[in-house]
Amino acid sequence: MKEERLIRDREQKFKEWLREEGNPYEVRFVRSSSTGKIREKYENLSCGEKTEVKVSLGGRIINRRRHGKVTFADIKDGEGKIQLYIRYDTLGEKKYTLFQKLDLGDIIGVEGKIFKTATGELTIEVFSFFLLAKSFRSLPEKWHGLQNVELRYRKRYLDLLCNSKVEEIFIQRGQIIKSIREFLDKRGFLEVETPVMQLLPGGATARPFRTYHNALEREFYLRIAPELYLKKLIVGGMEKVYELSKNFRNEGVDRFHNPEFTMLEVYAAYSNYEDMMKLSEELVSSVVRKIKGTLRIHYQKKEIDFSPPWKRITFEQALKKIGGVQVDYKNEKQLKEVAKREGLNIEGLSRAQILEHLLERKVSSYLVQPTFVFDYPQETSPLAKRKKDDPSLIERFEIFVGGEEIGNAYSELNDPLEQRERMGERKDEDFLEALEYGMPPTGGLGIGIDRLVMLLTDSSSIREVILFPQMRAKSIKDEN
RNA sequence: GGGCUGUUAGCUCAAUUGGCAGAGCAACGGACUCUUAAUCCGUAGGUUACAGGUUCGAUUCCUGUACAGCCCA
Repeated sequence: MKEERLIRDREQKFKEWLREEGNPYEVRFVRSSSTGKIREKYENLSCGEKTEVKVSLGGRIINRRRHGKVTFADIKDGEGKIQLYIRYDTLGEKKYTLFQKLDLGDIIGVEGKIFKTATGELTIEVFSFFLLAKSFRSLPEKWHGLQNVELRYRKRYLDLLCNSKVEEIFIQRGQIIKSIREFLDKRGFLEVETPVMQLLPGGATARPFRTYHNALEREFYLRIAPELYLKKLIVGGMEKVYELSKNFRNEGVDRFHNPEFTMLEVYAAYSNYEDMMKLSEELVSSVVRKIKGTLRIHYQKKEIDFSPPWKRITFEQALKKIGGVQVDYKNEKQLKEVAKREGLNIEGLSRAQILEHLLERKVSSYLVQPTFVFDYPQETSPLAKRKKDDPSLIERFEIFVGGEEIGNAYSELNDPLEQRERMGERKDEDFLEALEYGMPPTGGLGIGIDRLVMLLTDSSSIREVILFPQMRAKSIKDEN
């Protein structure tokens, strides 16, 4: 049936309801219970057992079975669903007929007595009910639900209503973030908030989003990372800080990338990247244990064991032993030849970018178990401290799990002179000035929260773990 | 950015080789006082994503566009 007609039918019913029962949106309805509480307390009634316990609860009608002068309906609230039993005998003709005018999807409040049917279903025998919100559109099909992936993302509320696994993912996401905070708070880290709107986008290499501040009459960037601000806090004497928030990168969208994504960054003064490895192991394994109850999980049919200590391998060894790439990466000419041979499009890429591409392409998919790849070539980050015994390398590591990178860390470069030089054209004077006041040796760590949630919820796409993933706008014509 | 696949009723899906576009759920009307994917009888609902092309005839073949999914870069 034409959608407009379905809506018009319901609008018609709503008008009748207004006339007979008044405006549902003005009804104040107080719940005395919920489906979860009722189940918890009364699930073990025996079949056919009736109680005199009166409850009021609210929910959305999701299913209905009409049998002439008796109707069963299921309502769903935030905790689950429960069956309603509506009798002509109990309600009388007027109210019983009124109940029949309700539609699937309507949100109602009911009052009734708890009992268990002969077939063993915990049920509320309704003696009064109120419409609280009309549903003018019909819900997706009750059995198959909403399958269309595009619609699931665009109309996540429908996805949540019909696909129970979806809510589970976001419950877990919330728990993961909460347990990260608990872990860091317990260790004396302070959660802080730094600017999302920045004059210079720093702390990573990525194209930023631009925006404009009218009163200040100037352009700003949405941050690609909070790093430089957090290090200013270290300069200011806040020795252990973290920020858990959105970053924005104006780049491609795929299974692992959403333009806005959630990142954890942690900084600890008087520590270095080895301390950060230990912290990463402890943080992630503690979160995994808390959420999954075990350190061995399954991700995309692979078993992953988060038990520390995790594997460690240098960048060079990883390329050589795992990726089978024999290259002296200080030799740019040779590097480019190898990269081309491996089928990489290296046009316009710096040596550092080629190296990182090689790692991603040839190595990462083999790193299923949690692994630290460490001691990166110096060019791969201007913000990391050089290794004392080999200045061509930096004290940096990345964390790989399930074949994907989920974290990045280093000993922060705190020599302002070297930092000025290494930043090159992308100098941030404000940040350099801060460093010039002196920053203690510091370890910094970033963990991609969305990727971590993917691992722990066995999701193959980042869009499954972001409530409203970014989608291309549909054309105006289609909207109407 | 490239390749492949998809888009049919509000939702979930069909449609031999190019030959009248169909079902289930939801909706509407009717029967039914312990059902639970209720059942039974009946009714209505379509610009087959959009724009072109080939053809007597296109959901089907071709081209382009939009959106999506997967793979690659």
